[in-house]
Amino acid sequence: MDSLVARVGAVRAVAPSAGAASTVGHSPKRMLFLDLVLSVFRLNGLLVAEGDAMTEDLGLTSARWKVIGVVALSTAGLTVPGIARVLGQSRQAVQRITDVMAQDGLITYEPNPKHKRSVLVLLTDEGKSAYHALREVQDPWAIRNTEDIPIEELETSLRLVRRLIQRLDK
Amino acid sequence: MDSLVARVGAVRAVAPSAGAASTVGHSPKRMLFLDLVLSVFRLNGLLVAEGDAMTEDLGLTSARWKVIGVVALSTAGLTVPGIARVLGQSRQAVQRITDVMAQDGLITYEPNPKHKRSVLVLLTDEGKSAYHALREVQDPWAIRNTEDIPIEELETSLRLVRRLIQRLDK
DNA sequence: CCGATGATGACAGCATGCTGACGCCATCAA
DNA sequence: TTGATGGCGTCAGCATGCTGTCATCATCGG
Repeated sequence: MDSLVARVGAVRAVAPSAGAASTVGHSPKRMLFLDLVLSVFRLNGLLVAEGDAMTEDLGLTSARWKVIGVVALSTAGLTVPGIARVLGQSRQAVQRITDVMAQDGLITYEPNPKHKRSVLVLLTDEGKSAYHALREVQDPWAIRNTEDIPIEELETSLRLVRRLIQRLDK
Repeated sequence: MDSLVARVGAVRAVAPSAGAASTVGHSPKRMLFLDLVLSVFRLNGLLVAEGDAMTEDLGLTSARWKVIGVVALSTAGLTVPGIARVLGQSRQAVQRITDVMAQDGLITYEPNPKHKRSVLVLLTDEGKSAYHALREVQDPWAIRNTEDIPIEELETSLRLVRRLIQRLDK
């Protein structure tokens, strides 16, 4: 109903001309999977945009609340490469974000008793209140988007996504 | 087992110190949904990386095979903003990619009988062979990643993802 | 004790996405 | 016919991700 083929068709109705899509050679399962992959791309973009819009009043961005969320879940702080490992991003990308967030007073770098060079990232009071403000918009949003979705579907989808992650990550 | 909380815990085992994660106040459904969102972020990054690695021999990148895939599914070409609408991206971003792809000989711009200024994007012979080469690595990859997954799970997950897309897109 | 290995910080370069702004052109309604 | 509206190309600026490279520091095995 909203597959890639359907979307091309929909656009084609607006745009110049028409024609049959060549989907020959695709088994149903392959089409399902490829459609799921493209839908994940699409959903990812929409989620980032939604998250940015939802938190721009808080002075946050998608990259920032990802970091804040991870740091908030740890009680004793995480190293920058540690955050990167949790998020599955490069440590350089995280380092750049945290450097700016430290300048903005959302986080602080504290000495790491376990490692001389790699400091710990902790939330400042401002960072904690940002996290709480984040929760205050994020939780109702999560409720809004799941109230009409059976919990079984959420579990099935999450399990599938995790299985794919596990497979691709190694 | 691979939730955000679990990942933080796993890293914490390697990193400095430990502590209980504060997940108080989250209903199971909310946690499921937020975990799904974070997992989608993660999966998106892995899929892009996987796609890049899979197609780098073909001189493609994730941004390019997205465009090629969309154009290949249309028989009479699409306009640049049309491609952008299908992919859910800005027309400027697509324009930049197509300009380089045109320089590289993968696509051509053809006059659009329906619109004087907005030309049509078509695959060149080189672009078509790139698409076929793409299919030759993409199809086995899709099979590999779905052979042990029930088709019902794929359908359920795709339906959920599409529902979220539809909700966020309006 | 010392050298190999690995993790980290810092910097550079690059790819890709977004928004904003400007001007051109097509379309439609008054 | 004419003015408003909207789609489109184009340029600029910016945010965010990646990889590569080099020096530094921690850790571990010989």
